[in-house]
Amino acid sequence: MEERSRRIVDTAVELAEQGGFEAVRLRDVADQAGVALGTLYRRFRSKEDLLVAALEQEAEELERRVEARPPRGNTGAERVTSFFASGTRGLCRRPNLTRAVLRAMTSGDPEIAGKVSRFHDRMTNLITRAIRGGAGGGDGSLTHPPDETERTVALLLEHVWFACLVGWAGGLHSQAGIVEQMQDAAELLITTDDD
Amino acid sequence: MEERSRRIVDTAVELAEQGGFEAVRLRDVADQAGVALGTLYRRFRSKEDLLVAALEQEAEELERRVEARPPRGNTGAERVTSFFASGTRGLCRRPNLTRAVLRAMTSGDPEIAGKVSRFHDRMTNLITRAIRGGAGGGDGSLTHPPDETERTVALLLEHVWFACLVGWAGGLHSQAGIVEQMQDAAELLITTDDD
DNA sequence: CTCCAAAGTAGAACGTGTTTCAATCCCCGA
DNA sequence: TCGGGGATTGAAACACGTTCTACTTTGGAG
Repeated sequence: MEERSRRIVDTAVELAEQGGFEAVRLRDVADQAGVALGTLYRRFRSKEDLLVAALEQEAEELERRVEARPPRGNTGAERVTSFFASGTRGLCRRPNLTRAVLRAMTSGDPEIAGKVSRFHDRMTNLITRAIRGGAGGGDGSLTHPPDETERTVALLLEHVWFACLVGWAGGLHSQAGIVEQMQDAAELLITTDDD
Repeated sequence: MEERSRRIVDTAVELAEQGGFEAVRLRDVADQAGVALGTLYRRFRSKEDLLVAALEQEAEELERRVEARPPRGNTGAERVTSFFASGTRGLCRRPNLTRAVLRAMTSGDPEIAGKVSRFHDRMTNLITRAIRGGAGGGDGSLTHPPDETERTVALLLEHVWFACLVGWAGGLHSQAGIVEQMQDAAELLITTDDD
């Protein structure tokens, strides 16, 4: 990403960390990033678009972390649980930012959804790797593409995680609650390979 | 709900059906409902609050439908799949309304989330009834409260459904895609009772 | 019936996302 | 070096959610 765009996104992240979605006032973002409002709009179609760009940065960060310390555990379910636990921990560390990004993700705009979809693909890969237990490529790629069942399970886990996070964003449950639910889901969805 | 409030909600639903979230302009809602803007705001805290009130109406409708024609099938998984299939069909019949309500549900406002939470409880009951296969009370109540496992499974199914719907709202997948994913989830999560 | 508090009304006002526009700047090819 | 075209800027304008205000209506207690 170009220098100017990055500065804009970074500023947005900073403001979102402090006060969530509403605190990201685009006039302020532009000011603090040292650009005109029009420039911001030349590079990002909307507030949601801007925050989804932040999501992309976060995804890269998550991939790096997973790469550095792959989830541990003796079974697929254990590794997946561990993966979601650390992912959840990462998100809950900056609750306002996470809430802001979640809200942007759920705007329902197809333009946005397309970018969210690419995020989902990355997550699917990470989850699949956690289930398999291998290392995979540094960019989140897999040694071989997921088969039908793997895709299904990974997608379901992702969905559960997403829904949990949305509930958490509204104050419906705690970080620990999310982790528990992901553990339940992992245990129910991932059959240790002996059938 | 009082007559005036109902008229406001009905107007909002009408506008949402036509043009989704953005088409629900509160000035228009007030006009078409024949009340002043201030009155609308006396009864609903925000646009999201108004749309969540619509959600409540929809939930009641869904409960009535389920009561009239309980989901059929020989196993819990089949009945749950059928339940979600008809629920999904109902929602996809008015895509703009559904999108609008989904967006309201994901606003992240705790005030809103509380009301959404009550919706979730109702859904959990309906799902549990579908798994069990019995009739239950006409109001969606159960003959006996769900045990731990039932709650977990119902919650997970709900989460998957919700996430699917959000994806659908953004154009990421089709109605059929949702139904398939719910079937996958049901088959993986609900063990026919022989363990 | 009278009176009052609560509810309703019309309309202005404010904040913020988004668009538009004229003027200016900057870089790159000729 | 010069010229041109796209990017940037600053500022205004617009739309819509939300709030506020001053005034009117209404319905029930005394």
